[in-house]
Amino acid sequence: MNKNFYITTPIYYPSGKPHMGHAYSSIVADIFARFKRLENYNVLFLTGTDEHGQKIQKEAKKNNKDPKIFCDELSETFKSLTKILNLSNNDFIRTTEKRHHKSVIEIWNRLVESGDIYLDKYSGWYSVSDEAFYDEDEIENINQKKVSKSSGSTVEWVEEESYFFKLSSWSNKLLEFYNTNPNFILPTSRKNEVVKFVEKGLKDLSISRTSFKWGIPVPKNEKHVIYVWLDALTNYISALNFPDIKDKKFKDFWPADIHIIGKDILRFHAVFWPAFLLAAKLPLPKKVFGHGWILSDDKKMSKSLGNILDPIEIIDKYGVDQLRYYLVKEVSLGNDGSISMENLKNCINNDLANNYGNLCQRVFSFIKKNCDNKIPKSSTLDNLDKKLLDNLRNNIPKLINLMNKQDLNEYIKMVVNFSFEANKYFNDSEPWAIKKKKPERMKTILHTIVQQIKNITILLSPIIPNATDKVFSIMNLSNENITIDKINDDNFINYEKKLDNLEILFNKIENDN
RNA sequence: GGCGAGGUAGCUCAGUUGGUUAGAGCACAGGACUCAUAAGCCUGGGGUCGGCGGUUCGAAUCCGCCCCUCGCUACCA
Repeated sequence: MNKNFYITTPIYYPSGKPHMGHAYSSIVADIFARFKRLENYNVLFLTGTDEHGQKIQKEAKKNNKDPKIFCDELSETFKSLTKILNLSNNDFIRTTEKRHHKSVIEIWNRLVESGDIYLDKYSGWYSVSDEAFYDEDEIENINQKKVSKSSGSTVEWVEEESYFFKLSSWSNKLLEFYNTNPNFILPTSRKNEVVKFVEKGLKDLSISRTSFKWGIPVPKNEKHVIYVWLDALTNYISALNFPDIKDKKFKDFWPADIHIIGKDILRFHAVFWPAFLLAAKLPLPKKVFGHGWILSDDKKMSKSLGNILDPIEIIDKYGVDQLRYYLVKEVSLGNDGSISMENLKNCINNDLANNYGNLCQRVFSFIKKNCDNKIPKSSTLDNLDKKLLDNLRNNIPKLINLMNKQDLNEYIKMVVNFSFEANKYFNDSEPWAIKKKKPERMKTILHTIVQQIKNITILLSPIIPNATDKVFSIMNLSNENITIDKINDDNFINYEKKLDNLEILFNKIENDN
């Protein structure tokens, strides 16, 4: 059985500062990556930045900087985001790196060789101010001038020499692939959109530009640079040392198990990318998951609405686990989801502080006061105890399955429910009432609840790694050894050493801000 | 316009092939307890399941029409 797992985020275009959408893609991917590690997989988790293009070139010029140096700075802010979000990525790729350059050139050459690239003219109505091309039906005549219907800016007819990729010839192959790989595009609703789009027939794709220089030059025709998608998407194999397909990395990790992306770039990943790969005679990734957008109070975040929620500000104020947990608990993966400070506060207080955090607190402090601060070992579990533990253990296959089909919300729901159950168990068992009369029973209860805390903590570790690391460390467990298997292992607990100092895991958010 | 998804408690949503008094979390109200971050536990109120009509012994669930919301409809990423 193949125990390698390759997961990616999009590479981010660093023309602006990181926003909630970047954070969300990255957090989701990180959770799946961490869960796969719990399952003992050898995981490669890649993220990075997409640094070429006209926008960057212009910005660099405006700032009077060499584009590469300019990109070094921009990329750094995204690299620092991986730390801020506590991502477990093992690589960070930049499209301005040599390894990527090599890889893109090889892809280009392969497409030339297969006859999928030809030179022609790209023409259309172009608006300089919008930096966009418009279709005939998107423009209108006003005062004998052609203007864009949407922006009102004037457009002019431009023709530019460009290389094209014969995307049109791959429609059937793509449809066949979608058909034989029904889980390639998820969620299914998005798959239907893509299939309908491809069924309408595909146009060839312009894959080079002569209007700017900041990019990878086309081999043997350096007037052109290779344009965005062919450049950007290739990052996923550049990081595996493509074109060296005999390299261990490439052999171990290609095809990718899953590309996590936002719905706005689904087409590029579900249509262009597989077409490029088919033409280049490379295997296609196994899955592309297009998640929804994060809305703020039901609206798209925008400067003019003044409703931007900045991930870094939220993390500074409330903490990274808090943001991670909230995003994946409240937003249904695959659908757009609305977030608000009010809900964030409720979510942190209820689930993290009162439920899981306080569960750890009440149990560990009870042990400190009544058991010389050592976790009691007991083998005389009664039915109530076994029921608590078994309910979680029996659900492990289901939980694994949920994660493997990216049903993150259902997974969290189940895990939180275990935490509810554990609180109820502790309440109902009332160890404080029997500590004098039945000390053995009290020990059994504590033994049981600590097992359960350990198990819940393992399951939560992909989502809130900072907090769960603290819990493991209070229990004198090294978080490097944590795997799903340990859920079934009572002896994984350290019964000898005294519990380390416990601290509040999640502070409650007060109303007054 | 075309194709697609959806309208279920104040909010976010679950509701399997139609079957008894429609569920969960949050929010709200009351109760007993005290190990704990005034946390946890128990109980409760609240819904004409978008509207109208039909099929059926029986429909949130199937069919028809209507109203509303949202997504996709290619080269900024």
